[in-house]
Amino acid sequence: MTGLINVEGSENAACDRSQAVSIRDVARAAGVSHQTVSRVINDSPNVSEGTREAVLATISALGFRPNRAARALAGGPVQSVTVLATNTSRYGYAAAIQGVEEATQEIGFGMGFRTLEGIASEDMPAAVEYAVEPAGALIVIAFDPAGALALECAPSRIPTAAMIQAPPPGVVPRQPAVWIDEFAAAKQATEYLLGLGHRTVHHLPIPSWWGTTPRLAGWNAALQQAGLPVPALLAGGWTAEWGYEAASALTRDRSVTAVLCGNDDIAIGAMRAMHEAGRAVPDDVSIIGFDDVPHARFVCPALTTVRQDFATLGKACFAKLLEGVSARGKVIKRAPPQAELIVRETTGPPPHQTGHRAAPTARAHRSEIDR
Amino acid sequence: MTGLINVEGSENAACDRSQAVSIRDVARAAGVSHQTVSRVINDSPNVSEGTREAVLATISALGFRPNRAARALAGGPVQSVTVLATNTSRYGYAAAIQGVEEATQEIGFGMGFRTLEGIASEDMPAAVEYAVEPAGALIVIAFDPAGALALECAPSRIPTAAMIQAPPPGVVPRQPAVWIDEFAAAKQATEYLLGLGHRTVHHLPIPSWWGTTPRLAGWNAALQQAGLPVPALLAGGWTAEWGYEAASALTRDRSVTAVLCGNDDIAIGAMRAMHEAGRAVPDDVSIIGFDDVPHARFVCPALTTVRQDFATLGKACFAKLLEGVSARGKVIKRAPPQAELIVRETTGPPPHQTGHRAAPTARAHRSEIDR
DNA sequence: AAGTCAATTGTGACCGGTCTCATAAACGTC
DNA sequence: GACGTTTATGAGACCGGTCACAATTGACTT
Repeated sequence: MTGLINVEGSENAACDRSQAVSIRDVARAAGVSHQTVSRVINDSPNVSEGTREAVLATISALGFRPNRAARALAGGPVQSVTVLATNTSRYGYAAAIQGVEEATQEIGFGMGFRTLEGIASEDMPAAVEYAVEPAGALIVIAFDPAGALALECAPSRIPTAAMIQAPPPGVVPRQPAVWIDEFAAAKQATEYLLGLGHRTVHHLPIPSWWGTTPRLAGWNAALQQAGLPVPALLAGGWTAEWGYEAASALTRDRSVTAVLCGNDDIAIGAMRAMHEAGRAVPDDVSIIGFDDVPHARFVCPALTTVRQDFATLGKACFAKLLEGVSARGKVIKRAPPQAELIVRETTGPPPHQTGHRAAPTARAHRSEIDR
Repeated sequence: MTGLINVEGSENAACDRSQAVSIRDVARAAGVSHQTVSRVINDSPNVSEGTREAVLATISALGFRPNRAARALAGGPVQSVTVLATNTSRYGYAAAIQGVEEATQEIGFGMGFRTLEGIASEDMPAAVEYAVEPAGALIVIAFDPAGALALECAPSRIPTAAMIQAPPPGVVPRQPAVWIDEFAAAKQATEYLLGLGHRTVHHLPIPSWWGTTPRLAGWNAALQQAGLPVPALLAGGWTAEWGYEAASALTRDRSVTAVLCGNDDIAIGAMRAMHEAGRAVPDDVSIIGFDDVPHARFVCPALTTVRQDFATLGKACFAKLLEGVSARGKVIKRAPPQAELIVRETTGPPPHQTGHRAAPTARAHRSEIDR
């Protein structure tokens, strides 16, 4: 089928790579020394008002832009961040990256990006080292084991901040880090299901490397607090495919009437598995996801889930990074966001139960009337 | 609720920013001149085998890593790419970014990233200029108007390549570019629906700025070839929300029995709209998406869609960029991927039609028996 | 044996910023 | 009015690579 060929694009133009205007050009035009120009662009206090204005005028007249490479080389202030993550296309990662990007853009930082996929543990230190620009800073998205390892490998030379899964109480991360406290939200989601009358709640976790995740811990806590036994767990995964397979194993067990999923992809896979097994959602089994991906409210039935604001988390992480760095200019502090239960259509009372129990105990959750 | 506070991370360590080993350190240790070391790391042909090996040995013994900033400053070969895109979290973009990243990693390029969101048209040239590192190259994801504008603004000084929507026949893009030829796939998808017996096929497009998109054109061509009138079009959107709203307008029209959507998010929104309007998919109306996002096969009913391999497209784009750049080392050529119809569960014959027409004419499509 | 040429290696300037330190001017203070 | 102190400015080295060019070496001509 020859309809599928691509015409070549035009050839690359000359790409003359001509020189932009430098600090010395500005100095000459303004009648000052190059050092004075340097002082102006770095907001050094010891420049007279008149000189500063003159230089600033010349800078904008000539369209001068400081050369980031030269600045890094000369030992100037940190001007760029490299983001390390295992994956670009998973929603939480992508949104977090975008948050960091927006934050860097606001204060004129450069942003680099590097993927962790396929790097052997023993190569990780070198890979991390090599990923970050000289005199640059580092942000690690450490939601998963590979990210956590990369974070471990970050040399103390490099200013580093990370987005992590919430550490167990008492554990203080070695690096500056931010996280969304999902424990309370996971607990709340579990209690919500229990409040609907479910005898127990199963969990399909995302992978963990501390033996637990806040989502898992919140679920666990709610169950224990209700005096219920904690169902066995699988190893954890990220994808809809994994969720599908994990849930398929659960479909045969009629005592499974409520499943809290580690993320929305897993939830969608689980819904599929239930559907194929002839178990209706939410009539036979309730499902709750995690993240609130943009399409969560459009799937049928619309997914009840725990909303997380990863973009804001990314911004908070960048702000945290800046705290430990001698960056020029003001640091915008930003608190990490909180997780929030959004009730939609995949949750309801368990089957074979005509006499309704009391209304759900959880109260803070948000019901979706919007749209 | 005080359960939701985040403990501060530990303070940033000293971050001594100590000096790594330089080219002159290596030279001294190996008993050669710094220039010879430079030749070795750049694979210059005029170095004797013995010297090269000695230097290489010293390099790995000392753990030397060339300083990217210094190299860029000194006018060395292009070593880094900046990717410009409107969005990180939309699937096609995220996957394309990941493809570029993997390709850059393979040959040791740095990769930067910049978002286009919220940049006014008049600021675009400056923003593009500022985004790319000095002596760096540029990749623009120009699937949408903002991206296309950014591509227009790329100065010819900067080596540039782009991922674009396929240009209309005869139009040759001004910059080196790659694209997935979706025309044939869109036409095939439309013909497939027609072959199932639908009287016409409606289309919910993604935004276009050339007045058309290949997806739209393929749909158009199939309709015209079948001698059918072409239904009116809406302006186009990207999100499930837009798809939901656009499709809601269609639900009242009983002649709408098949909808080709510009992407999977739109399709999911459209499915929701149909569901709420009481129109069953695929019994009352058939729906086809575009992209094959990872969860497409897990939604209920599983989405028939046109698969696109954006990661490979990203790699192809990087390869294309390298063609026009004096990069050291070999260029891995890579052909842009093709689009492919994946038939799942959202398509079927139109309602009120007992006597089946002949089997679908489209033959190349792939039916999903996998899993 | 002297001359030519290519292959290999070394020398020093340079990229565009920053740093350190020296100098000049303005400002009290006694 | 001489002196110390602060403030404003300039001169030059330097970061770690590259580039252009010169110098050395050895093989090959003639």
